[in-house]
Amino acid sequence: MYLEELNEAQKAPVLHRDGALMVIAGAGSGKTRVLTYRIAHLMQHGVDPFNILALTFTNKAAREMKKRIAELVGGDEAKNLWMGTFHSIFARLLRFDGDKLGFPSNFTIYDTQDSQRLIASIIKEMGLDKDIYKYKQVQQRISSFKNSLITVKAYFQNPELVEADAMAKRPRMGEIYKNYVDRCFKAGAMDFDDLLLRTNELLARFPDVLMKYQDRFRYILVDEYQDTNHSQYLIVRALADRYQNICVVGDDAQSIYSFRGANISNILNFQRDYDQVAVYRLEQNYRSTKNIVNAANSIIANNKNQLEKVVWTANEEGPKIKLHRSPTDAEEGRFVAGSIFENRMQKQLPNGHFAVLYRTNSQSRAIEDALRKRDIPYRIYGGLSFYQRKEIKDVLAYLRLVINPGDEEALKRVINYPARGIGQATIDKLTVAANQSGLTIFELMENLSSANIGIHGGTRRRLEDFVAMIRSFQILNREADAFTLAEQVARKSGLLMEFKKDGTPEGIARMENIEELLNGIKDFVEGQKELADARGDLAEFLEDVALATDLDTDTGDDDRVALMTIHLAKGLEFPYVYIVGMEEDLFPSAMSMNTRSELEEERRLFYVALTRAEEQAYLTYTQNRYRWGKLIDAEPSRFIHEIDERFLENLTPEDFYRPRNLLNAELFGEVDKSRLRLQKPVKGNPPSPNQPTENQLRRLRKIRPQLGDPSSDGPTGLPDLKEGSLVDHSRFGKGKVLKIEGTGNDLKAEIRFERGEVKKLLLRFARLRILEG
DNA sequence: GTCCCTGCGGTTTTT
DNA sequence: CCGCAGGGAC
Repeated sequence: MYLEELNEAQKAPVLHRDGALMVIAGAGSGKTRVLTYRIAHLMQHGVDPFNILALTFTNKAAREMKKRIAELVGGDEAKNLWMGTFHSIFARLLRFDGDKLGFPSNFTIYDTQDSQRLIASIIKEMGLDKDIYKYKQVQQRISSFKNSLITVKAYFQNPELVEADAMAKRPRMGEIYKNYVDRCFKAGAMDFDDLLLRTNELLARFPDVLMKYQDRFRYILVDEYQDTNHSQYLIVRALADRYQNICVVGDDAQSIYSFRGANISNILNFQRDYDQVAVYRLEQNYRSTKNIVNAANSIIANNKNQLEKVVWTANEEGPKIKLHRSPTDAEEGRFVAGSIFENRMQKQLPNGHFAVLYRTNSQSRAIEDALRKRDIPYRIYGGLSFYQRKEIKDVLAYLRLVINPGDEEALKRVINYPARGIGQATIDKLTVAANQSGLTIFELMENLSSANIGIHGGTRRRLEDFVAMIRSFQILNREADAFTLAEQVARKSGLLMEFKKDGTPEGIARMENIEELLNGIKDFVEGQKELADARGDLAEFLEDVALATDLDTDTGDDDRVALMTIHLAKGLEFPYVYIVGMEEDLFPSAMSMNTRSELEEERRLFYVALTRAEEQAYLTYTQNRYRWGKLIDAEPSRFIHEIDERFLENLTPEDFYRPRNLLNAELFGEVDKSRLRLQKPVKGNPPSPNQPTENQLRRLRKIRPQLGDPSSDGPTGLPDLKEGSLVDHSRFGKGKVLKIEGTGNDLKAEIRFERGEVKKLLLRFARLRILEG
């Protein structure tokens, strides 16, 4: 019986059947277990899975929970559960009922970049000063409006908001907002925030729709409730209003998403929102050692604003948290890599037991370099994910256009890429005409002869060709599966050719990425055949992609060290955790030290980071760090001092003197000299005309990495390679030279890289470093 | 219309 | 340090 796998505290919320309940779950206290068992329990006691809605924070969490439930109650039953992220569940709902709001069922989901490009375009069209109306800031502001459910109408009715923008010298913010919303609507597109905002609108305006979903979702469960924003909060309230069978699980100490509108008061006020709320506390931590749990408690005690709870553990004491200081970030990377290497050897652990966590994505570089040098396999999560790469977004834009030709951002992205003679002037003409006529750009292009907007001759023909190409894809989409279509798109659009013809390793890499995407689509198509509720078409693939996170694509079948931001690590656990960059201005971030609440959120973030560790946590910081290509001084983070010393062990002896300034650091060999040569000239001392500017130098280095690089070999500018040499390539890693051929600029090397692939590289382009030979 | 150069901004975190 | 938008030259 599965109830036996729960402790008393966990059992209570699982057995509590109807009504509102809140579970305050400390880190590592088994809240996922409570959620899954509660759902399983409901199903075993007669609740139809069709009537259960479970909202999770990531798709991965949903998938894993579903799998676990399937093991408990059987796969056929579990299949009918509504389980997923807010965004994916309500996107699905809007595909059904969004037509009532005037959206097509095949609406596009704009990602942040699409939104920003559209806003930039609107600002330009309105003739506004782009230095005052910065498109990113405007986008963020609009996003925060939407998260607070402030519609365009509500904005204009709120004198405070209008006033605030006028004061900030941006009196036309409201107009931009309105234009943005109109343009999205016309394009049949919703941004991330719309998926929630429009759901609210739908439920508010159409009582019959609300009733339908209230009746369907009789039992609602929300994970990570502390990270819901106002918009999400209202959806949950509306849906739960009828049956009030709502269970929220969360931990106020782990609220780390206020920057995207998460409102910690949602969980703090839950008891006021529903009648007779039962509150359960899970305080026993099963994940971490005493040292880690106690250290984490000593940190979070510095926060004033929190729900009362005491996290404790019966686990063993464990080793102390180790603290290490390095002269520079490169050195920090070396320490982490070396430490992982040693721990792995001594204790015979797999790579997957280690994680390196950082505050900002940019910190991954130094860690990566060090791990690569030690031959430690790793995987980076987040950052520039696969689906955000330019070439991938290009292919996807064509596919989006096939599904929804109104998708303006997709159209603008690819109408002249690869170049086909359609320039900015033409696109501007089309945009203006589209704004005036109420037609989409694509519709206009379909009727160019009657449109009379001053596009003639060759340009008109090229536009017509483009329309014809998209149409041919649409026809293909009706007959063939998503993979066949995508393959045709990659070929016939000329994208594959575009990358093939440049022949540089970068171009080759892009081609390979497109191939990888095609493989992904193939997998998707195959996989769809097994799933009951799947539509299995291209539109669904695009939706998955739009809402996928990097974490979701992790198959977890290869054994690698995990590198990710702390935000991304929430909900995960690892035996060994390295928290790097424990420095003032970095963690806590310089942007978050203005108010107490911001600082408290940083502190919660640190709490999250530390509580990911099961057995051993390391904290590292540096004395100097490269930021924007410049070496800057760093101070240890205040958070280090907030940990009770009893739980800390300093690995950097006090008398272990390391020079703080650059000159000494250089003497000690801590600094990569090639970086020094490219230091930006001091202000007021511009480079003389004969000297290349830094920018020019950079470009030269791109083509000929040897230039200005003291480690390069000889005046020929080409590395002195022999057959059998061991080399390190910036992208492909280590490899062995099999063959050298050609002369001069055509000098090529055939290299077998570690991963087994053999590549022929033009030495003129290849960024190679000779390791041996 | 295309190509190439320059200057600027970004590094807080994400669906 | 990097990528990208915008401007100037052809």
